[in-house]
Amino acid sequence: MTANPFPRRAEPDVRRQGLIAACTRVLAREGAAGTSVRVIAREAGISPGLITHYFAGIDALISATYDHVDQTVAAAMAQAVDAAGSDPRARLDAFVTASFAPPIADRALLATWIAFWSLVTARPDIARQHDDQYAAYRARLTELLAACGVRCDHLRLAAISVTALVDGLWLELCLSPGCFTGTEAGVIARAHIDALLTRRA
Amino acid sequence: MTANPFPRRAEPDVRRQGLIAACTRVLAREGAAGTSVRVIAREAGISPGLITHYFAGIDALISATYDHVDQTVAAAMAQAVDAAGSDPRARLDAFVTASFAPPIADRALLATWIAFWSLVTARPDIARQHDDQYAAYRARLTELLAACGVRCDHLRLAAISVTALVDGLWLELCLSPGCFTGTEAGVIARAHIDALLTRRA
DNA sequence: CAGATTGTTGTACGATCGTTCAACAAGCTT
DNA sequence: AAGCTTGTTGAACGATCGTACAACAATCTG
Repeated sequence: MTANPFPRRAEPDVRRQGLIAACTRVLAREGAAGTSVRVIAREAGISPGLITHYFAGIDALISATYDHVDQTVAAAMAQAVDAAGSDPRARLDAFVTASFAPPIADRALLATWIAFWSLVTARPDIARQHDDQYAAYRARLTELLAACGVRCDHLRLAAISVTALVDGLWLELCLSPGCFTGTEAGVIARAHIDALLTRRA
Repeated sequence: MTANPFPRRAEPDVRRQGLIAACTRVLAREGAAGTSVRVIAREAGISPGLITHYFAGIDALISATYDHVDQTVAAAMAQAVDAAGSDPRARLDAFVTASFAPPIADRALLATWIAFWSLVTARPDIARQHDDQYAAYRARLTELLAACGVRCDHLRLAAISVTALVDGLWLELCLSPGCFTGTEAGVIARAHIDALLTRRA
């Protein structure tokens, strides 16, 4: 009855997703330095050789993991924005507030990001992947800001500004969780947006 | 004439500084992943075994490098602040503006920071070092903000806010230099401080 | 029930990792 | 000048890295 012609031991996509999930867990638990083929394979409950079979190499797996995490984040943000209704300001607030709560504010996510940043310096292709993903992030934020009535000629710097503030807060929140709370981060970000919007009016 | 009783091949402090400088250069050029004992030793023009002689291990060298870079940054910032004169607002502006110009906004610095962040997850002692250095950074910023008249009960969140914004801008400026300029980052940061100060008055 | 096909295993390989240590060399003391 | 102290070397070690590949097992075809 199944349409798949080769449903052997495990569906290829299921394996790939399983490997990505295992890679994410290892990245979170061991950090970028402790993430190796053997550790990931043990975490996924498979043989080390199978990783090379499904991915071109360990770098390709980490790249795919980054891509998957990025998509997960984007989806969670989009859902938070949609759940906020139709009021532009409420949607913008939901976007930044979601950044400081699970599953976004999470050490596992930070570990994945750091593992990637550490590759940006040496590998141009990964630098490009970072540029693309960040541009997409800013584009989504730009839409939300435009809907709130930010003037066109202020839009670019406004998006850069909010992105930087949210990122800085998110980074510190993950690195030093005891310093301030996610709620306080939300208060700071919304106050910054208040100032942005009133300056325009 | 020299007071040092054992000025053999090279002064111990000179060697240590040389190793730290070599480690900084390798970190910037190769990234955290490509930084090894042998590469650092070749960069410093010495034998691999000497590193273990001067530092407890490669981790201790990286830790010392982080510490040195942090002190260099703090010194550069302090100099920029002092050069701004005695006006509190001018001193605060100088602090944030210096963050987006050489030698602060530099890929080498970013690589060092990332190398350290990647160790925070797995090693509690390095997590503590990060917490301490960030607390010191916020303390210096808190002083500057207090001198500008920020109310006591707003001081903590104000410092966290400015720190996060400056860090976020600095991070993106180093990771994707083509996205916006250091001058634009300065404009954004000073506008944010404007909003902070006028809200208080 | 063969035979073909393919997911999966586990070992083996070469490279590189951080660290150790016996031997050497350079400077100080006597 | 001889002897001692100590910075420095470079080879060697065991561990671990990413990858390749022959053998095995499980499924599908006919």
